[in-house]
Amino acid sequence: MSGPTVRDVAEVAQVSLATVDRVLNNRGGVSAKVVDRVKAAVVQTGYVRNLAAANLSRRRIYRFCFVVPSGDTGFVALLHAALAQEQQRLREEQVHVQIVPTRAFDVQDQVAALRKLDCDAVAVMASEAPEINEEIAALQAAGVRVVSLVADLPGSGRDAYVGPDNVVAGRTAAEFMGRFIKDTGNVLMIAGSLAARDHSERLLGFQMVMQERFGGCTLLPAAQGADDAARVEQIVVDTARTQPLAGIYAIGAGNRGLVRAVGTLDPKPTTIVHELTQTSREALRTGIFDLVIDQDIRAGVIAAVGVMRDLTEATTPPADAGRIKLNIYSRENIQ
Amino acid sequence: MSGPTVRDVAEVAQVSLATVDRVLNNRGGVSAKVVDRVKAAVVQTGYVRNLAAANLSRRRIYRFCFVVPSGDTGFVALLHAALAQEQQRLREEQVHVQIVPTRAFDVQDQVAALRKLDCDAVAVMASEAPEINEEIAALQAAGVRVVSLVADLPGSGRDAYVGPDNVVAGRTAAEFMGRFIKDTGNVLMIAGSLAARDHSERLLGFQMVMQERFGGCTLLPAAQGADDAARVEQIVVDTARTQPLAGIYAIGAGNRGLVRAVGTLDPKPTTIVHELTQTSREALRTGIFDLVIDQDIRAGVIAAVGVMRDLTEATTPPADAGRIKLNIYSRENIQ
DNA sequence: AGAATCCTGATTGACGTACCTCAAAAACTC
DNA sequence: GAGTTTTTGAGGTACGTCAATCAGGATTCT
Repeated sequence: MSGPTVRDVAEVAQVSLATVDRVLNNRGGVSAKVVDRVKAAVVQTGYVRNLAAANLSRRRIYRFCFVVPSGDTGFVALLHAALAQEQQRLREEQVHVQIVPTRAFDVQDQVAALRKLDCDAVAVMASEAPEINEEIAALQAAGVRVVSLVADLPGSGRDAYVGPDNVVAGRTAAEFMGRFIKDTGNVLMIAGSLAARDHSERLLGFQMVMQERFGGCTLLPAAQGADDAARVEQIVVDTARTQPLAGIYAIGAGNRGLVRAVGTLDPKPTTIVHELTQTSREALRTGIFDLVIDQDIRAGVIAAVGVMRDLTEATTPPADAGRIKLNIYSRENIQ
Repeated sequence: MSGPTVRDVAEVAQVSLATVDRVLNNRGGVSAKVVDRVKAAVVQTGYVRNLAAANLSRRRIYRFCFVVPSGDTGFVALLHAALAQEQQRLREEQVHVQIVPTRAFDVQDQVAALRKLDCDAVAVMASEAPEINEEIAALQAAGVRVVSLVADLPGSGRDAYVGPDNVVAGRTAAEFMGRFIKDTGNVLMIAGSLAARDHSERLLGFQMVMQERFGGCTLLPAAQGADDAARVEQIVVDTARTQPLAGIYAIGAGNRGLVRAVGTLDPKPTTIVHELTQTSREALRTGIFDLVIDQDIRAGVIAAVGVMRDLTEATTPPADAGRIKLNIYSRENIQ
């Protein structure tokens, strides 16, 4: 009725159940000859592991931490929501997720958070700073696997990065910006902080494509809005006073301020932002924003957990496991 | 560890395991009072049956069929590939997937395929036809749950639809078409067959938005290319001979022909197509296509299996379970 | 030769649910 | 109150895998 089991494999391979188990879960301690015989028997019988039974039986509990900036609006709020939601589901797969909120841009706070951890692996979303890199190295030395989330920390020697390709994100923004504004006019770029790797990479990608393919536009010097709505609003208002704006590319958070500022401008500049939040969704609908480039947070969390599990099991995760897709939203396909 | 078990329910309800079992699987022979107490305990403890363990115990194997058009290029080829790949993985979860290829546009062949089925649930990708609707009704009468895939069959009374919102797909295409061509010029729309629900819905959505918001464009009468490269090529060449083309919206398959035809036109019309295949990916890269609206096939297959499982278990699947996201690809974010 | 190491077999107890039996208790009937 | 029926309890086995232990045999080293 149901397919072949380990018993069938054992019988065909002429070995005991214990040996089949050792081979299947490569626990070692089996001679090469017998390993081959068992593997041949697996092929011959067409055995496939029964995942339900495996999970039922497995009693290993994974302890993972997510160290991410706190915040009750925008992207980080969605991230916390997604984490809380997955937490539920993951319980049933023996994965215990602890969420450690930190203060954004506060390196000392983030270092302190990392130091207190007690878990098998950790996913970190943080800006680049030598202190953080050191702390990550210390964690790894203590046997904790480290994954950078959303923003990469290439200098830290983290085991993996889970998030979108932010250079591609910036390039994509430029592609649509150039087409929408017909390759002419001033374009304002507003990042949160250039110390945040995701922001600097997006900026890089955006500038590359604008220069390569949309030479008719003028790129204004990149502004830094600290992911703060008031600051972002001020930047837009101040810039628009001195020169007409054809386009605005908002690389980080603070979109509420952007909505306020853009709403007052006439003609309205083409506005492209990141992350589909309540604010940006609404602004898309009303026509204040023209495009939103989003990363699927839920997919990111799930991917991060998967990669962390692979890393703690010492099985190398598939090469593209950490790559999160970019979703492009216009007013017609908001979900 | 993981959630509450039947044991917890029994304890809270002050009854034995056997009684909880009788209530949960309504085997009868339990007084109304006790039934209520057990049900209350289920709610109170938040008990959810562990499907894996249940299936393990009852040795249940799901048998699902996918009835989809055959084809060795384009979307259907990717669909078959995705199915074959998932087949492997699903075996581990005791889900046996059988793939039944049919001849596209051949209603009799599709009816014959449906009639031969022996399984718990079936996912069908087909055009609208009364014969097919009848066959689906017959399947349902025989206890087989039916899901429409990619293209809906609303007249058939299918249990669920799994696929993108194709009206939204068309609307999104129009949004970008209107912006890219600066709201002026002739736009050619090429469907495969208007009997295919996905095509007619996309066309509808596209026309709606073009008329509402991009009145400067002229929509040429919709052509039907039968998803055939040669036919599509011919349509484009013929149309372009008599009038200049600002944009082309290809709703169905046959993109190889589109590439050939568009490549010869000068100025090149803005071209928006569906489904990220080898052909469209390459055309995006070389600049022949400007935008590809894609549905994630893998996600679709996974969603279909999930919905089919829910249906066979007689648990209503979540409302949005069958909705597949649309992905928008430009030359900068092809993956 | 004896000791240490390595390989393998045999066995056992979870995991959460389904399904079955047997008997005791409780609720009815007349 | 004796007999009948209905309801409930207690207990077991099975599903397929994981994980662990213990013991015996083979191999290698000294």
